[in-house]
Parts: sequence; C-alpha cells; structure tokens
Amino acid sequence: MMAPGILYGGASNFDGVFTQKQRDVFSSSTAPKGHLGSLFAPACSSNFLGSPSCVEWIQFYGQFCDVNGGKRSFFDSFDQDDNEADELGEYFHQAEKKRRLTDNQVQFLEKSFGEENKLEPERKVQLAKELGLQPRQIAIWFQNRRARWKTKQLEKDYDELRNRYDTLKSNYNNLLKENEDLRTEVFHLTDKLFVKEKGNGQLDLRDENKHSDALAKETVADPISRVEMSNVPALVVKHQQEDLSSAKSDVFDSESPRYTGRVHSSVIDRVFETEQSDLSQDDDENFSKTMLSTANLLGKAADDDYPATPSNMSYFGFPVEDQGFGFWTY
DNA sequence: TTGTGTTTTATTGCCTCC
DNA sequence: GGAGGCAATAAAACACAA
Repeated sequence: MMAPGILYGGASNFDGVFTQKQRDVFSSSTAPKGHLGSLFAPACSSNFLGSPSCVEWIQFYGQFCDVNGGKRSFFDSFDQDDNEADELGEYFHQAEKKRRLTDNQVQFLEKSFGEENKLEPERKVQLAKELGLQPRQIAIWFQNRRARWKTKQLEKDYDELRNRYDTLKSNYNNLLKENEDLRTEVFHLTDKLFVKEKGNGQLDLRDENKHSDALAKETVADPISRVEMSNVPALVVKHQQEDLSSAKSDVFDSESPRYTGRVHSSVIDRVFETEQSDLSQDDDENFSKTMLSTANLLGKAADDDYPATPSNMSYFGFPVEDQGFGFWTY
C-alpha cells in the first residue's frame, strides 16, 4: 500500500472530521493488530466515542509514529500485503493534505534554529509540546531548514568568491593597461632621443654599426658571451653569472667587449632608473648613446626570429609573444 | 479565474555512527 | 541493527501576473 504519512485535514474533500466509516476502520477489530489494537483502547476511547477532530487523530497517530521509532510514517508499520490496510490507506490518501505551520510556530522554530541548528531528542520533544506539533514534524522542519540554510550559505560563498574574482580580474586588467601605457611611453621617449641625437649630429649610425659589429664578433669568441648572445633571457643569465651590482657597473663600459652581450638587461634597469629621477643633460646624452648602441648591437646579434631593426619594433632578444617581460627597442 | 513559478512540508533511499 | 542525517524528490500550499 501507499504510505500517506502524516495526515492533515483541510483538503477540499476533507472537512477536518473523519467520517464514521473512517473511524470504523480504525476502531474495528479488523484494524491492524499489534500496532493499534493495544493503543486504541486506553488512549483513545474517549476521543473515538465522540467526533474527534482531524488534528486530534493526527496527533494521536503522530505520537504513535514517534513512540514507535519515529523514523518512518505511521503506515510503514503495516503489513504491505494487508488488504485492510490498503483500504485504510485509500481513505487516508484522500485526506493526505499538508498543513502549513502558523507564523507563530515558524517564528518559534526559527528562534530555536538560530540558537542551535541541530536537534537533540529532548529538545525535539520539548518543542513539539510547546508548539502542539509532532516530534517528527519538528525533526522534518529542522531538516528542511538545515537544507535551506546550506543552500543560502552556498549562494553566499559563491557571491563572495565571485566578488573576489571580479576584483582580481579588474586589478589585473588595470595592471595590463598600466604596463601597456608604460611601454608606449618608453617607446616615445626612445624615439624622441633618437631624433634628438640625429639632429645634433652626434650619431653616425654607420659608425655605430661598425663598432657594434666588431664588438659582436669579439663576443662570439667568448663562451660566456656566446651564451648571453643567444635567446636566453637576459635577466636569467645575469643572475646566474654575475651579481647584480657588477653587472650594472659593467653595462656602460662599452669598451669592454666581454660584457656587451649582457647589456640589454641592464639597459632595462637603467631605463626604469631614469624614469624615477630627473636626468641631467650629461646623463641624458650618455643614456641615449648607450641605448642606441645597444639597440644596434642586439639587432645584429639577436636570433633571426626576433629581429631588432630600425623599421621593426621588437623586444630585446625576447620573443615578441613574451609580453610579460620585455622592452621595446627601435 | 487560471496558469505558472516558488516555497514549504513530507517521503524515500542511502549513508554513517554508535 | 537502530537512530538520525542528508540529498533528491513529490506534492500541497501559496504568490502573482495575465
């Protein structure tokens, strides 16, 4: 048979009072023995004699359910093949309606849930008494309430993670933009310097190239420099082979071929140093010379995949795709 | 009034713990 | 093995727009 569970009145086909036939089924000698028989007589004699309300009946059976183990509905106790129980179920199936708890009951339960969302047996019985409900109903309410709380909590956690993600993403995008702006600025400054040097007649590109070629040839003969002239990222080489301070001091020693291949990493250092302080006129000129000679040198020595020609912008010896670290040259 | 989406109450099956 | 918890689900109750 189908187990209708805890029953409530209020359905359109149920007026809240059991019919005589329904009561007869329960109180008759054919009612399931062993389940109701012993309980009916002492507990319900007075109720059954009159016209017990639906709630009274339900409360009685609810108590039975809980006393009887509480886990499953009252009808689970019946023999599954019992025809009479089927008949009984048929009646009760009609009356199988849910009744919502009153606002006061819900308020009370909410308060209790706020204090502790787990329900000990004693508390369950106590709440049931105070609210006029079945302990099983209290347990179900807490169970459903925990489920709702969990769902809300998940939504809250999701929102929080989402916000954090959005913030991080926004910061990342700002950094990208800032990075791009700085690169553009560096490019324009380098361009200006190039034009300025050219205008002053201080720059003879042919001489500069000759000088750079000579330096490059010497460098290739040097095993250390050979490594440095490859596409190994400059900073890696620098940190592996030199300490930072000596590298920096050697950078501008353009007379020393040994270190010419390393110059690009220090140029980067230098560029960003100059951004942080005002350049004197001398520094400015030295810097621009260094930049240009370095650009020429690297343009010769760099791998063909990453040419650094005056007509092409590229990174100093780095793949163009490597946008995370690089420096525009001209 | 009615159709539809949401909320609430309750059941079922499975799992864990004692 | 029983008690209780939880996820999934059913179904009644409710809210609300058309």
